[in-house]
Amino acid sequence: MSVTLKDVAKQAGVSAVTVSKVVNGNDQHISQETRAKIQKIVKQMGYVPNAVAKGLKVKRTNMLGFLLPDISNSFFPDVARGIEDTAKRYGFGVVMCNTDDDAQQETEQIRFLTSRMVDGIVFVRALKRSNMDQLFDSGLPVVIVDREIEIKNDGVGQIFVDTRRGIHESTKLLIDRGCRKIAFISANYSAKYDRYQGYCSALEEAGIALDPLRVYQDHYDVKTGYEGMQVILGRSQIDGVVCGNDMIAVGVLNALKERKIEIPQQVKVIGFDDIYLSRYLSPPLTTVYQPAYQMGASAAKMLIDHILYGNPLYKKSLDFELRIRESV
Amino acid sequence: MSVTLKDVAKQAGVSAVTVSKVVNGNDQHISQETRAKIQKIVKQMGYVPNAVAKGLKVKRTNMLGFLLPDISNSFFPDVARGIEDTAKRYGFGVVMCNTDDDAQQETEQIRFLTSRMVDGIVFVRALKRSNMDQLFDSGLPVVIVDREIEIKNDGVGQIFVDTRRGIHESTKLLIDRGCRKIAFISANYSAKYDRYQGYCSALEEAGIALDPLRVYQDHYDVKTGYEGMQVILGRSQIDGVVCGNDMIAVGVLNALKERKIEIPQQVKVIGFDDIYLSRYLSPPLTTVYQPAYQMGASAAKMLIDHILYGNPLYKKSLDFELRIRESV
DNA sequence: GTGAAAGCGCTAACAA
DNA sequence: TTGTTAGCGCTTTCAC
Repeated sequence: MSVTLKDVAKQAGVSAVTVSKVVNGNDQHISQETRAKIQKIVKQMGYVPNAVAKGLKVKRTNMLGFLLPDISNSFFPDVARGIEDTAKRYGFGVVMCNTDDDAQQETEQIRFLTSRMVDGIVFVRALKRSNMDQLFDSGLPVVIVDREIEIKNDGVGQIFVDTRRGIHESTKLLIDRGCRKIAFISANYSAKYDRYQGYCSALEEAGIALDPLRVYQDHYDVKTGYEGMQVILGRSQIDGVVCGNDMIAVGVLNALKERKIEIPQQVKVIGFDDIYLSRYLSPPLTTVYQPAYQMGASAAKMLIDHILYGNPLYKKSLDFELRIRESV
Repeated sequence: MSVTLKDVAKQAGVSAVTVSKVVNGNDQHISQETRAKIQKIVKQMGYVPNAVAKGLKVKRTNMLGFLLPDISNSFFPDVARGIEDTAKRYGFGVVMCNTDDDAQQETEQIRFLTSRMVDGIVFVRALKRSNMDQLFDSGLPVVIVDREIEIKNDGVGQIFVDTRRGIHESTKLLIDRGCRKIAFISANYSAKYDRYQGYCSALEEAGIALDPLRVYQDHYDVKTGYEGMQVILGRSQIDGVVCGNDMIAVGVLNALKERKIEIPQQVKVIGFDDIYLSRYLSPPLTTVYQPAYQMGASAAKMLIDHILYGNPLYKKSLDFELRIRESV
């Protein structure tokens, strides 16, 4: 078994409390002599404080939960790094919980994290509406990332990108480049200010009529892009495609290439996220960058500032950025 | 504050011990009546056992550490999912720790995980040799994944793919397709049975002389592929490229396209890993599939079987698989 | 069948 | 400046 506070105390001929104080830097009232002796013995014995015991005692485990749909979706690993890097700077750890966009798994994972006494949760909600009030009302600090939600409970933080505006911009770019018959392929995720709204508003602004035959919504994956493109090409003419994320754009690119449709000459394509590989596709994908790492980092920072110093949680919008490459 | 065992006990008019027994299913000697009453109250009060307290008491936290270089590297998210899915099936959680291939961070993270009393660690070692004996000798169960290591300590499990043989096969494929001037681009990672060995042995087997001018080793990333290809093209003629992973292959593809070299007509390219996007590159990348998810799942399973039932740790090799697409 | 006692490793509050 | 007491929420042993 590993070395405990008591072991150190005994070895040093002092009480456990004194050792605790020294180890935690509440040194002010400890004699230089005692402190030095304890520090020496701590090092000698290789004492590492037991964070579990400490957590139980002080009711703070220095652990964050990261609740997300699926870490293998290319957007989230960067978010995860943002969270972990920030957390570790404050001595916090991160336990990762995938939900597969499933409400029930979400509930179970929340229960799991609660039983683990995590001090807060960074939360990317599942696509389908789930029972989040249970979480929000529990008093456990939560910061929502990425997928915007309207929340009554304002004891919940939020870090997001204005995707509606982002898609408005991406649609507008296609329009500016001469597209008039613009398709929209995205996930089927209904929120008030969703990507779809941005697409509509940009068309409207340009006086282009919305054609439902050019709209396809399913999931944020390659399959949706590929199949959506097939479907739309089968029933409508197009000269541009606005994609809800880059995975969808990959599917679109492939469907177009399969039909020998030239990009961007015949059809222009724009994605969303700017995942790492987007710049290496052919043609390199024009897209809207979302600061994934930064989102994770900001969320973790907000959460920890709240946990440690009681700073209030808040809502913050991060900037997106048009990344123009050769697909438009 | 949340509901505790005591609260339930008081409400039920029994002792905490009895509640504990019921909650944990050590029911055998509890009357049907008491059991039913307790179960009802548990539900009623929404009691969730405190896993931290339990962990401290029984010295098992039901937590695994996942120590890896960088979750944003496209190979690892799948491994992570494999670990998490398996872990959760056994009621275990996963705390993710990135090391950035840095020995010092590795050491710190191990310390962190130890202080958290994780029951075991799934470990992808840093590229540079680090001080792992500290970890292996600590008695904490460890299963190494992906990057093979020669270990004296045999209290350490290992799940790996025979990358040497994998690269031998991939090199051989190029040879079979008529390549004779084959470049090799990979990370600069020296282990006895490394990818480089596989490249050499395949050449040798075919009676092709090894030309150091066609070898470039740096990192497992796009940049290495891109720059490596430039360098090699600047000093040698080639008709094929064997890549250490798919990220490198992406860089290679781009460097070749930039020079208007046709793939696969003039130069054939083969990758390693089969990351999700490889099939969507142009041309779709031929590569060697590594069962990332399976590796994570097997590692977690081995670890948990060891923790829970004392099953010994072992070494296991998983099969790779040639995935032939259009880049050869 | 059930519960009392003890203690996991730690720290807050208070006492000396 | 240091130590004693008590207890975080739980389970193990053993007595009843």
